[in-house]
Amino acid sequence: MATKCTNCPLKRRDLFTNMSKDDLAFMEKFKVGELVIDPGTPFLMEGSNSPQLYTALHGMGLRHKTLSSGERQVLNFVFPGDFIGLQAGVLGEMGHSVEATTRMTLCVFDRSEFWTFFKHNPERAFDLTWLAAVEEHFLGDALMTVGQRSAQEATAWALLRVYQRADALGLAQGNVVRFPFKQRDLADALGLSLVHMNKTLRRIRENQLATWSNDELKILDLKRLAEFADLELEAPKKRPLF
Amino acid sequence: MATKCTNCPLKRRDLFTNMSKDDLAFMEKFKVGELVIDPGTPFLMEGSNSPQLYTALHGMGLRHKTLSSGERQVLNFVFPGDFIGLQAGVLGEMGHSVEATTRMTLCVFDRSEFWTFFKHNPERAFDLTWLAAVEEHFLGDALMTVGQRSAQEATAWALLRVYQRADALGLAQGNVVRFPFKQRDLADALGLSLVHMNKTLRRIRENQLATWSNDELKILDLKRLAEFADLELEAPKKRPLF
DNA sequence: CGAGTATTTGATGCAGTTCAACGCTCGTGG
DNA sequence: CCACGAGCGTTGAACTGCATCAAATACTCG
Repeated sequence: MATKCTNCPLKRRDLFTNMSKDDLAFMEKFKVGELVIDPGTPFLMEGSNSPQLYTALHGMGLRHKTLSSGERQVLNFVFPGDFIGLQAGVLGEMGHSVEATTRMTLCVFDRSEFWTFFKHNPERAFDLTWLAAVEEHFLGDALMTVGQRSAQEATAWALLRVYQRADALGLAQGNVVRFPFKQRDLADALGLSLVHMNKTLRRIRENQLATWSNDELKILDLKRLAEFADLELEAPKKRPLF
Repeated sequence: MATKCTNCPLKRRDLFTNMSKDDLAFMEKFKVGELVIDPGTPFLMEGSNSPQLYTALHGMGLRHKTLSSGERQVLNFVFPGDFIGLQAGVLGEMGHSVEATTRMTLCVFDRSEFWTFFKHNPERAFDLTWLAAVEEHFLGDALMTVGQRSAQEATAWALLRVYQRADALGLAQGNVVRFPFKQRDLADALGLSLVHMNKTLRRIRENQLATWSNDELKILDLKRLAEFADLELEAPKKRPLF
């Protein structure tokens, strides 16, 4: 049997806002099960109208969309605690695909119950909108990065964001976080060719800013990396969990 | 005195879903006035915590953010009916700035009342989330464009999107729509230099795909333009008005 | 008419792409 | 236990789409 929300492993993470007992009970009714998927498996498809929505409990994944010519754009990386499928829930159609890159376990909700949130639990409805707004905020940043920053700046920005997100989740061990992706994934996220991604990572390594190999990202000089990326270091804000 | 929602000029546009009498009355209490601003005036600033939220009634504008180095990324163009300030309303801080490019009139709401939506009017709360999801969807598209499409494809994509949006609003006169922006604006939206934007527009003109001058965008060959942009032509979906 | 802003065009340079090849690590099967 | 191939990372060389530089031509408005 799936874990109850009361015992949700994410609930203990400092990053997330606390949920009232009532809300927890409410969420439990909403949860229909847990899903474990293997690396490389897509579980939401662009254009699909999925009956299920998810919250990532363990593991990592990525959101992407593909041009008919085959070019892939990675929109974002999926971390534990991320809510997946908002577009399907609200618009009835996903604008991008989502797939697991590590083994993942997902908390599964039923889309048909979506509306009851808004009807019966305004706090939770607000939280959903909050999450949508955060995603919009992030995509704006990403767009600015791909549009205006150089390959090195963009890469520095991306590595830093990854570190910050993982750190906020309590997943960092000192200056090291797990980042189980391929150079191809990051290249597709930043609109760079694989070859140039590789060369850019080398320069960042040579500049003693950060290293990334064997799925491990190590930040060597946070401050210089941040300056370089033109990114301000700020304390992570608490976010609601779904 | 400002127009009542009952007489809102946008309400008559086919694009928007109909609002019940009750909802209209509800919105009227929420509305605190109308604001008319001159071209070139910014009215929401990145990082600010605006006490006001807006819906564009007339005119056009753009959302953008700026790197400390001065590079500007245009995130989106603002059309009549667009809701502006969701991030301020939900997150308490805007992730981008918004400014008028033509004279605009805005319907003004009070942010402090925001929460009452979720509490007392779940339909309207859902609509808000719907809008947030649509924005997320669009930004994903834009990111893919800037990241993966060539300058010509990206430009074709952008011109087509602009035409589609204006057409859906009933603002098109045949194959012509008003598009009161500078080449610099579109360049900053697509991550291109001004010079290259100009040269790209020339090629699109020479290929008899579209022309854009004097704030007027004319689509010459919709089908070929769409193929070229790798964009599917689809009927616009009705959207809620705020 | 003159000053400021926007568009246009040509020339030159470079950041990033594309092509090609090699090495490393692992899992698989003989 | 080794041979083999597939996937990923790495590196060099050649090429090009787009940026940058520079300057001329319209357009707008006091």
